[in-house]
Amino acid sequence: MKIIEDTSLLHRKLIEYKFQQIFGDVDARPFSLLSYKEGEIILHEGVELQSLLYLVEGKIKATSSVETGKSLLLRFSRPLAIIGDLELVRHVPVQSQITAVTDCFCISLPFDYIYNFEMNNPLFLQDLLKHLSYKLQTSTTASRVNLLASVENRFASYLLSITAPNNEFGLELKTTNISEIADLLGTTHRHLNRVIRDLCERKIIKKDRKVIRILNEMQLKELSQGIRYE
Amino acid sequence: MKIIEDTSLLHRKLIEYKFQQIFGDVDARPFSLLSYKEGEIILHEGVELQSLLYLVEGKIKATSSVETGKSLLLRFSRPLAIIGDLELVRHVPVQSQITAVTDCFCISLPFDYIYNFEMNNPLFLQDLLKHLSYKLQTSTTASRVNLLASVENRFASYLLSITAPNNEFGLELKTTNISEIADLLGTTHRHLNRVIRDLCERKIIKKDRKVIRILNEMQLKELSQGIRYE
DNA sequence: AACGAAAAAGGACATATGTCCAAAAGGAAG
DNA sequence: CTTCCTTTTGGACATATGTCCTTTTTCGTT
Repeated sequence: MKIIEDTSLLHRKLIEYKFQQIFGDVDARPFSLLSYKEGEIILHEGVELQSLLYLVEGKIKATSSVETGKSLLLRFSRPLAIIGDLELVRHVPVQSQITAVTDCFCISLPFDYIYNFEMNNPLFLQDLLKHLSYKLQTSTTASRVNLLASVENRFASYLLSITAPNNEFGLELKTTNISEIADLLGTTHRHLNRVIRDLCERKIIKKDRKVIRILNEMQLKELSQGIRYE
Repeated sequence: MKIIEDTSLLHRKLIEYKFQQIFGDVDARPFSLLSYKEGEIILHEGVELQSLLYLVEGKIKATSSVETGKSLLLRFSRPLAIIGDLELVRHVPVQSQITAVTDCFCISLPFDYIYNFEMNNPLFLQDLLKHLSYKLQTSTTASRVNLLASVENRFASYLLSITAPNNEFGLELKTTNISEIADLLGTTHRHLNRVIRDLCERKIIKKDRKVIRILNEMQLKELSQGIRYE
């Protein structure tokens, strides 16, 4: 994480996402601009959060881990997303790990400031409500579908969520690590391998070395059954 | 559903749950008191909701159904719970079916009134935030655990959630219908039967006719692995 | 009590997924 | 090029769960 002192960039982002509609005079508020590198962990589970974060550029993923060390994918998010809303309201430690999937910028606003000056601001509270209820809605859908969806279904969704939609070679991604993806999907690397081989045989994806390429996006979408991790 | 004209009961409930702390002069607000019979469906999925409901007595369950007709258990709730918060904020149809598990009383407050007079009331908004974030937190936990928990684990949790904690014969319940429970847990009646037989053989529960009795609550709790549907 | 429909239980087999481990493939260092 | 270590892949088998269908039980009605 790096604190960016570039006031003009901060300003542009505040304007782009219409912060003044919620906060009024944005110059009088203690906003900071933070940058995170691809792959960097933005929030570790269990720590006490001090600031609310607004994702204003890049893509993040939220995961939740279990005792066994496994972690499960909860969702991907893009701007404008709020990180730490639940923690702000419930006064609990960070509930899910947030990782930068691409390089990211976040605007932070200290909890202290919020507790003192924004908890009576209806526009701010309404905005939080919108984001929280959206998360609840998607989480409910995911929860329901996950119980019925196979690893193949979930992997298809994962692929569609993770791949850059603007890739000239067709959709492709560098697999970080099969085991890690398996964990995210709540399965084992052994089984994920089986699924991948099967999808390759069916010409839906192609795998060379560490690169997976999507050959048939149509079929992949069917497999994903409308499950969306974002 | 029956509208209860008993003003004094309504008043007692408003006081018991400290509505005046949020709404000020409760007499000036269009609250109504509604009663639902055990087993009655309080909200059907997909309908447009007109009022926010506060559960002030009884126990409800929230389920979410899929195309196939199956429905999955999301959670049980007791007073003071809010029904319709997500729908109020997101302006969407009812997202999950709400069923009265026991006889229930709800206090209703029309959306129209809320949109006109309460959306700038910070106390009201903060209260909504608390309930929504609580639901999000539990939903996230459930989502995570569900992916890792077996039907046996989930059934154990279900039993603990559904049984009256104050039963002198030890915990017991009349099974409504094995198939229905199976649906709620996202499995088949065939498999649930296997699980039940297995638990009986291990002397953890006992089944006569349509009554399941918990013999070893301790072991059942271990099996439930801290999953809670409430 | 006898009968028949509906609900519940369970047998047989199929599929999805997990566990354990060994073989194969890369890749860094000498 | 060889060696050694790590990562990836996959074989063999076990377990959880699903599907289909038959048998058994329950329960209302005659």
